[in-house]
Amino acid sequence: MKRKVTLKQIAKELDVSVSTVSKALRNSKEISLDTRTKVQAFAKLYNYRPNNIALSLKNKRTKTIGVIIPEIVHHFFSNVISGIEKEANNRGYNVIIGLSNESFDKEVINIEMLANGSIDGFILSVAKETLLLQDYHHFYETINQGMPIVMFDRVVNEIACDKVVVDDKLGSKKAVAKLIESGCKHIALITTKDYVNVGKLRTQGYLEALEEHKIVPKSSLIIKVEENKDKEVEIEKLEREISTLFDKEKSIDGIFAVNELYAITAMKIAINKGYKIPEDLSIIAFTDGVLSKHAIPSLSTISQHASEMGKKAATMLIDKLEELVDEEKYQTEVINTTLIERDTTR
Amino acid sequence: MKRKVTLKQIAKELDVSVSTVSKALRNSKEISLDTRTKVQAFAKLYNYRPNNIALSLKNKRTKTIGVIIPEIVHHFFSNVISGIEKEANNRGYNVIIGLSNESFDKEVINIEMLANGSIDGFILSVAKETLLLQDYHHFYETINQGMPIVMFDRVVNEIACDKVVVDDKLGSKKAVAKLIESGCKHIALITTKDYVNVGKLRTQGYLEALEEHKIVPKSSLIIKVEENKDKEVEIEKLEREISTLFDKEKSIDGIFAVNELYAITAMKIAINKGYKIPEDLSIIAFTDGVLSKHAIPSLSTISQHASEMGKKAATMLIDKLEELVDEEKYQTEVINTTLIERDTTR
DNA sequence: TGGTGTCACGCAAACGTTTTCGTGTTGAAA
DNA sequence: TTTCAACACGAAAACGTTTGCGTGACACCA
Repeated sequence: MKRKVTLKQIAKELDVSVSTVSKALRNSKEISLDTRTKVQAFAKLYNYRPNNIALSLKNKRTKTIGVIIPEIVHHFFSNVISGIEKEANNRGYNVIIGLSNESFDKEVINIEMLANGSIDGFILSVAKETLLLQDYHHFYETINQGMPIVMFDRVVNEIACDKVVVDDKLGSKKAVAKLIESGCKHIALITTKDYVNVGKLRTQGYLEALEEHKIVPKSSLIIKVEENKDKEVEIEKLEREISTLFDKEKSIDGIFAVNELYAITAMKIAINKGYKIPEDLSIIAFTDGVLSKHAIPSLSTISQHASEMGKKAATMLIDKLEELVDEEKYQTEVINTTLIERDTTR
Repeated sequence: MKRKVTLKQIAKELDVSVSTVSKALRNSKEISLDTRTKVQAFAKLYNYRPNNIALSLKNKRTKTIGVIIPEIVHHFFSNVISGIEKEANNRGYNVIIGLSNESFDKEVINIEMLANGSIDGFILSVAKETLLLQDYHHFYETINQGMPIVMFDRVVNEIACDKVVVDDKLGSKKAVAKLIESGCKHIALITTKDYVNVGKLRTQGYLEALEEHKIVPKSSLIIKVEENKDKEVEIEKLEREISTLFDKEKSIDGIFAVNELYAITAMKIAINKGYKIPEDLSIIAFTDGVLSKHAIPSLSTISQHASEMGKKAATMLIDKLEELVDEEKYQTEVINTTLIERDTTR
């Protein structure tokens, strides 16, 4: 098995110096045309490729960006990655992935592993546990060491770095407004506890939409789900809550859920209870994914344009890395949302 | 903004040599306890971390594995990644991702980008276009350069490397047998054209199961879907085909589809046409994902244990990298499948 | 012949490590 | 006083590149 061929080997074989080979390959006119063609032919024959690691060491840049996300088995995040990857590859960068699994420790470990020279900058979405703990030392450290960070979706406002976020409040408002305008009077909200930032913002959007349409919110129409590591038990608990909600509040004619899964869960129960959708009950979910698209009936959603978010984040990071943009100036890009009307709305 | 601190800087600051610092940090007893503690304290204070790139160059290994998959916005692949990542991280490896988007060219480019020193080995699933073109030079080249490859799911048999595959035929057989045993007599198959290897194998499983139960296959019950870059048009076309299938073949009482999406599509049409599921019609899909789990009714599936596949692939690769296993010996690991019975089967 | 230029190439440093092999300074034994 | 070991440290090479600079050879001109 032949190993990778290096400049040194070519040099030895052709009885010239390493520098000559290097220059010849880069077509420097310092080297005679003769030697150049000879070296190039040899290099081609042996399929020479410069060693990236050596280049990285020399250039002090790896042309690699690190992405840390809470989970990858998730339509939103994998779409973001897809967007990042596309933009990065176009601009000659690689993407290296770390998963935090929503754990603070894993987030720290991942960042430390990558920050030591493996990558040029980070794109990340903060783990829930980190948000809960509010311990951001690892972010500060990396930034202090001169490594740029772009946060997306789940960001920490107090940290000075570029950010790409969704306008959660406005998106929710759009959804609820749509429900109201299509005739819903009693709209339930299925959201998360307030410490999850996006949950909070989406709840606000819901409330504002009601207010603007002069509808008085009723707390009995709001379910705040306690998140659980084990999705199964989380959903089971939610099912019970929704079921009792339907039983108690007969007048419900609209549901806005902060994610697909909650919406699908609600829909399943509603169908079981004999609701006709969308005639008796309209449903809209935040976050557009496969689930919504292929549900029966297919679910109307607020799309967050995940891939676009990824692309934007990559653009911002690479612009900063290539100094196309002021190093000290941080931007927050807001990606707008779109209402996708499918079969659960009128 | 302070940059990363290096051995050289510490050495200068403490007025010792670089080698002393290096040894002190590794607690070599060649260095006096005095200097050791001094250096270590200083290093800690300045948060010294050895530069990975320099280490990689020196050690000729990056402790990074490259993963190339056709797409990431896909439950199966993201699950595999998740499995890979878990195992890799446990063993101190990073994971770097490349997406081929099913394109031969992108696959080649990605492999070339990563093969030049950035990673120690590959885990990959071959792009459809590559399988169609049957051009495998990039795989041969990387292997020739001494870089191990583990292929998973979509493998090329003729290439000598480790492989992790699903027993597609057996899995399908299980599914179809289940349908037959629960009383189905006229089972339709929705599969892909034969050049997609997994489609072919799953079709074989279907046929074998019928044969073993003395049922004569009818070609009119088989739909072979032509894949299309644009999933929308692929599915639309499929919908028409399924619709006419139902119209022509009134006796259908079971459906086996080679993936979730085909199954869901069929179910949607069946429900529209008034079939009761599972009473009138049972459905099983190959590939277990969110779609099946949360469909209404939830879909019975054959699970491929994607995460386990990823884990296994990572184990095999790292074992080879760390020479825990004979370099020249290639294995093919078969991950078995499980029938997950949900609400579309009796 | 001496001076000047150009050509074609090699040397060496640099990136940040680790590690082998010295080497100067002790202190003690002979 | 000599010899030797132990000790504590430094120099340098190596990993694979790129690049500024030095230099020998040759040609040309005066």
